[in-house]
Amino acid sequence: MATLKQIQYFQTVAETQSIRRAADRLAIAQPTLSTQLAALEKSLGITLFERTRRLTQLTPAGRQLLPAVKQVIAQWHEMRELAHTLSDTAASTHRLGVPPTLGPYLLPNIVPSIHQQFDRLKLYVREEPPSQLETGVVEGRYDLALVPLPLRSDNLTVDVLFREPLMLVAAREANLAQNGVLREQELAGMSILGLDERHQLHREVQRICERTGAVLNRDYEGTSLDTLRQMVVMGMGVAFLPALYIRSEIHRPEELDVIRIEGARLYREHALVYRPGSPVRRLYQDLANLVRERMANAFAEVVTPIFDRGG
Amino acid sequence: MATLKQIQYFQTVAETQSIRRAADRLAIAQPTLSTQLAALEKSLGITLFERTRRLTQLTPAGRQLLPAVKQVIAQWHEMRELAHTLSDTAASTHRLGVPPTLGPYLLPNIVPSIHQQFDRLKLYVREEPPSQLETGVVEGRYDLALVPLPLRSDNLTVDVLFREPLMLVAAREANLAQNGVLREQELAGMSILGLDERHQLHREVQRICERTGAVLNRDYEGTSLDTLRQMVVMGMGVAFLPALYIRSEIHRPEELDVIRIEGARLYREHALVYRPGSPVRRLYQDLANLVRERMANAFAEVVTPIFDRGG
DNA sequence: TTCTGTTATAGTTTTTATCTATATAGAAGC
DNA sequence: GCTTCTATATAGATAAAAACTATAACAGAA
Repeated sequence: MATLKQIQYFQTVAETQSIRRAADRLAIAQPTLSTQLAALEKSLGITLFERTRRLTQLTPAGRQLLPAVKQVIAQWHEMRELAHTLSDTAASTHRLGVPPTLGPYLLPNIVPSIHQQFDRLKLYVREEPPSQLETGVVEGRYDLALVPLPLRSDNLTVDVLFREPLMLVAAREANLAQNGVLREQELAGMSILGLDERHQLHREVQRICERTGAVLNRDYEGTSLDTLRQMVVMGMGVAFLPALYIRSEIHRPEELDVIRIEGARLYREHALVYRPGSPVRRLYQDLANLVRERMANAFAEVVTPIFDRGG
Repeated sequence: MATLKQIQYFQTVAETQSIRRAADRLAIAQPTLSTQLAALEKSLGITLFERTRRLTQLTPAGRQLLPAVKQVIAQWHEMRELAHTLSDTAASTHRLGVPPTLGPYLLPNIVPSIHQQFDRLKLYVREEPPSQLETGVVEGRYDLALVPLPLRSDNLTVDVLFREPLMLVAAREANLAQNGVLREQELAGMSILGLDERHQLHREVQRICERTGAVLNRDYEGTSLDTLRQMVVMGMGVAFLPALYIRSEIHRPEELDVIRIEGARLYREHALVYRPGSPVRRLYQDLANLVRERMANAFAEVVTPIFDRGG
């Protein structure tokens, strides 16, 4: 079938102009080389060499085939070199899925740390709703994903990363809380703005409302955290916004009050998920730890890293 | 060592996303494929696939290696295609050496016929003095050559092609011969212009002079047939020129007389030579026959093809 | 649980690549 | 003209590896 070995033999004989010397250079016996050359010639249907006593040189056809043979060998070497580079598992490009309500506000803070620790690792990042991220990982469209808990599927490895508080945000003029704190009971009856129902955050806020007696206003729903913030600024109501979003995007405190709700378990939890069978799960565990540490070091007052519950 | 087979297996598994289906498509047993994949992964130092019960899909590293693997296979197919084309021996480029006193005047007449009969054969033509052509063929710089007889080396196959008369050429004013014919005896004492001694024709003319009593003028020697002709036109003397040159280059009969010498064996013989071990010697014999036939058909009045004495 | 489908492992057979020894045949030297 | 040297080819044996069959292991679905 014309093997790689055979065409390497071909090249060496062409270079040395001698089966004897080529066999020496290849560290094989001369009859082996003769046999393999004959086999190659037969499988290609070409006489490649003109064998004389003094030397063995290319026929016209062999001479013209040589460049193509060199190409094959060159490509093969290139492939092996690439394989060598990739043999460091952290040297590949991994497809990471992130939800739109987290990715833009988290990744800028952690990607530099990742590149610092894994300098040859590359991330291919895409945003999608969490439910699609989950199926995306299961089906192999992603290698790993950041998703909010709880998960729907149970066949993914889950590395819980951190807990992110949801803060109540109100227009400054509403003057809801003097010291930036409200008690849970004071939420009852309050009209809350939320995202549209395709976002996971919609359901999280819905649950909070049910528990606290607040009313989720479904007349106007935001399509992104930014529009939701604008709605609050314009005095259309109050809203729950994730702490990382607030830290990242709310720079003018004169516009908005950020209020902590006392006593209420108002937060969402994020995890890194991947297929349990992934051969590089160790790398993903390392990445999860890196994120937790980064959160502990630089965002302790914003989020709570969770080191205990590994998936 | 990572064989071609293995990387083909790799590609097929990547495409089918299943070892089972890939084995079917490759018409091999599934365990064979599993084993070969494992061997490839080991030799590359990479885990290429993530095996789950439902499917077998690429790891990030495997995904990035795939294009390089496809390149290798593509190059290999290209090589095999080229080999298939070249398996017709007449589809290669053959290096043909010709002497400067024959090539330019013979080749334009025969190359079209060659391409007509062997439509995929290509010739790479170079001009050199006959002695260098001979060693060039022996040493493999040429595949075949046109050379004048006799040969120096005795380890080449010689296909004699044709006999080419040498004609005496004189300025019209010299008025040497009324009817274009002279007898051999009339050459005695005549001063003959020749080429410089690096040309084979120099020695041929020298021998003729010795036999006929003519005198080879060594004060002025031409460096090519064209300069020799010019010297004759300018009245510097007479010269022997090959019949094919005359037919090809002498268009103005008012300038020069072309004179046949009666009774003298004034000719040179040309042969096609190649190494006896050449695997395509049959093709070269066919080429020799083609030249003889072409000479017989279209140049019978100029040269005499020689069919009998094959090398 | 049981069944089904997929991959991995074990053991065997077949194939093929390689080796050693020797034949063959030009080229060089006596 | 014979011998010697050197290069390649052939024969036969051995070792390596690629293939097969049978079966185990294991997850997901029924």
